[in-house]
Parts: sequence; C-alpha cells; structure tokens
Amino acid sequence: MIQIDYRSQLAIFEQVRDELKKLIMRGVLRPDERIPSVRDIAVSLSINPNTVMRAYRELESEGFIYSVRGRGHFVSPREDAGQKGDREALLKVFSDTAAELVYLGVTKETLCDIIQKGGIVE
Amino acid sequence: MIQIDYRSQLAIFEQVRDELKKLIMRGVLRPDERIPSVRDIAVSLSINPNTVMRAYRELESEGFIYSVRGRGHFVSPREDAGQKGDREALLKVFSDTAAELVYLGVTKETLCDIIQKGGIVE
Amino acid sequence: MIQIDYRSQLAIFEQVRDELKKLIMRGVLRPDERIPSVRDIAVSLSINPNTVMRAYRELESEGFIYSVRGRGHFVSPREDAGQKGDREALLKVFSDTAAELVYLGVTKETLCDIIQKGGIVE
Amino acid sequence: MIQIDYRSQLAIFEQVRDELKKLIMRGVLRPDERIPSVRDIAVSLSINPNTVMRAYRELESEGFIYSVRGRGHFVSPREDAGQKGDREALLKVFSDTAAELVYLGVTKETLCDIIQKGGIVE
DNA sequence: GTGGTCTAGACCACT
DNA sequence: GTGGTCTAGACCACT
Repeated sequence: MIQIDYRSQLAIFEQVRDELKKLIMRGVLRPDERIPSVRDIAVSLSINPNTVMRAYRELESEGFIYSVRGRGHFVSPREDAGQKGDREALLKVFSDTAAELVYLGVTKETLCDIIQKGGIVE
Repeated sequence: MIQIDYRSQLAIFEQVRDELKKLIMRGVLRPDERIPSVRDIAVSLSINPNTVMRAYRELESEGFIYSVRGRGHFVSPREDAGQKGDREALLKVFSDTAAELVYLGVTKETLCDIIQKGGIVE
Repeated sequence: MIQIDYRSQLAIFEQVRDELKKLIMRGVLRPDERIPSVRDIAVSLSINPNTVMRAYRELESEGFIYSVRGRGHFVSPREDAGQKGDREALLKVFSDTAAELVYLGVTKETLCDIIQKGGIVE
Repeated sequence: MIQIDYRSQLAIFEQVRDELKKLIMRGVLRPDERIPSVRDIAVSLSINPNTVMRAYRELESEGFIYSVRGRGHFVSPREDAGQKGDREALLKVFSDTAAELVYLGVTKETLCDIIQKGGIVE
C-alpha cells in the first residue's frame, strides 16, 4: 500500500503521511473507512510504531483522519479536511511554484491542463 | 532590496536565494546584469559572507546566475534557468499542491485564474 | 432526541452525557421529570446499555439526575447540579479559555456578548 | 519556571505546553525571546527530551513559538498565534462552559467580571 | 487488539 | 550546543 524511500530527503513520517493523504484524496480510502492500525503499518514497513503514530497525528491535526480510542483510525469526511488555515499556506506554495515554472518556460496553458487533468500525464 | 525575516522557518541563505530569484523572475534584475557582490550583500544585511555565498552557489547551480572570475555574479539569460531537472521536481510540487487544494474545495477555475493573473489577487 | 457522532473525538458515553446535559440545561427535560430508561436509550441508539449506564452514572455524580430504585432516572432540581466541586474546575476551564481567546485577538466585549446572549450567534 | 503534576489527568507534554502558553500570554516570555532549549527543560523537569519536543511542536503548530535550526526556539509575535482555526473550536468550548456555569447558578455578571479582570480573582 | 504516552538513547544537520 | 528524526520497548486505558 505504501512504499518508503530511505534515500528520500523527506523524513519517514512525512512519507507515510503524504502517501496516506494521496490514498485518501484519490478515494482509495473512503470516508469513515478504517485505515490500518499503527502497529500493522509499522510491521509491514519495518519501521517504529512511534514514527507511524507521528504521521497519523499530523493527518489527524490536518483533518484527514480521526481516531477512536481502542478501535482505530478512520478517514474523515472530506469537509473536515484542511480546516486549520492550511489552505492559505498551500495557496502561497502553489502560486510561487507556478510563477517559477512560468519563468522556466512552462506555459500557463500547460499548468492549467495539469490541473484540469488532475495531475501530470506522461 | 532584500529583507531577512529572522523568525522564518527558512534558513537565511534560503531567504537570500529566494528573494534574489524573485527579483530575477520579476525582471528587476535583468539578463547579464551584474548583481551585488557577496560582500556588499553581507554588509548591508549584516550577515555572514559565507551565507550569501551559499545562496549564490545555489542560484548558480539552478542556472539563475553565472559568475565571472574577478568580476562578479551576473543574471543568466532566461533560457539557462532550471535546466538541471529542477523543472520536474517543481512540477511535482505544483501538481501535488494543486491536487490537495482541489480536495480541500478550491475550484480548478480559481487555480487557473491565479496562474493567469500571475499570483494571488486579493 | 440524541444524535451520536461516531466520528467524534468524544467517547460515546461522553456524547450521551453531554447531550442529556444540554437537554436538561435548555429545560427540555424538566426537574423531577423521568428520563428515558437505560434500555430505551440503548435500543434507540443501537449502543450498549453499559455505555448508557456510564453516562447516567456521571450525570448522577454531577448532580444533574437522580435515580429511584425500580422506577428509573429523574432530572434533579436545578440547585442540586454541580455541587461536587465541578464548578471550580469549570470556572478554571472558562477562565483559561477566555484568556487565550483574548490573546488571540477576540475582544472582551465579544466574549461578554456571547454570555449575555446565551451562545454564539451567527 | 514550570511545575509538573504527576497526578494530573493531563499528559506531561500537555502540561508543559499549557504552562509555556501561559507564560507567553502573560508576557513573561516576550516576542522573539528565546525559550529554554529542549534539553534544558528536560533536565530541569527530569523528563524525556522527546516529551518536551512534543510540547514545543504543538506550540509551534499553534503559532505560539517558532524554531530556528541549531539556535533554539523563540516566542512568535502575537499576531502569528492561533491562525489555524483554533479560534472557532475555542469559542465553542468557551460558550458551552459558560452555559453550564450559568445553569449551575453563576451569574452572567460574574462571568463577565472574570473576563474583564483577566482571570479568577479570589 | 488498538490508540496513546513516555523513557532511554542513538545519530544527523546546522551553527 | 541545538533542533530534529528514529528506534526499541514499557505501560496504560478502552473495547
């Protein structure tokens, strides 16, 4: 389900967080569906439970998942995600990145196409 | 010309790099124009010359500036920028950020508008 | 009468407790009125009777309800509620929260308005 | 500077977080002032650095402090705090608590007085 | 079994 | 020296 790249610049907990976020955004994991337990992920990726826990904690604070004591972690309904002002910070990253890409010669049309198609098509 | 924010998460050399990059992208600093010397920047911002040097080194490796022994640093012609595979990495950041914003409820139209207008208009 | 949110951070017994407390505070359930039996609540919400029992036990210890052997649970007269030092703890929460909100820029006038109007008016 | 209560319901990292938050709100720790290092707090309270780290991470995500790699943690300017939608959640806690206190017989005037005076005066 | 907290300690990057 | 990540493993509450 998730692949860890040990050569990545990203910390392991960030990779776990980002991969799960993608699965949620793509609808592979659906609202109120249970996601694997902290221990299961830890064992299957051969990493420490604390590392998984940190990824889950961040996803929870971003509103992507919620936890139920003794039962597990579950995908939040879509409208709960990104309620914490992350949207503004993300928009700045988006805008800055777009500006640099345009300077580097990527046309605005190409960028809009990527958005319309929901990702980079190769 | 440049403002340093000591409270920023970004290291100082990253701020210098990003600010200079913006000045180049906006055309304030134009192709083949000489940019201030490492020493001048260091003195005017009261920071270590090594820090400035590091920013310049990164801008050079990204193709935004070039150096001439004994004469200083100069803005590269636009077509030299971002030749080192940065474009792919940037496109990934762009695409991932756009996908998350769409999931959070920002419409694709809004994102394309930001691109067309060259930034976030408030 | 009561809605359970399975996605909530709150345990189910806490939700039952809080919802009943609200109904009592709003006067929907009036002093010495009988509240639904543990079994009835459990059936209608499809939850375990033990969970409802726990909510009732807490409401009883906070002085909001009282039980009569063989007859059921009843709303306490208003003056019986909160006699067990809960008031002090609540006042601390209230005071701490108010202080943080003021620090975050909410005016003291706004906070007093909320109190006078009996809730957040939107 | 900080006292830990091992009998408290609150986790240690929550106590550290809340105590530091209070010191910041009261102006004891002022904007851009350096707060003690993770290790210093850990040694002086005889707790694990990871526990302190977690408290600091939460304060950072709430906008109360910022960190500079290799230099330490610093108090954020006041306007950076609570940018993440915490305000709404806090307002709900405030409003619910006030309603319960009023039911328990505390007058609305008393509550407004507490707010005006910036805390509980005994 | 599952989430959650905490300890003890290693190791890395940056200053 | 300081922040930051990660491991290994203990222990608790709740279901």
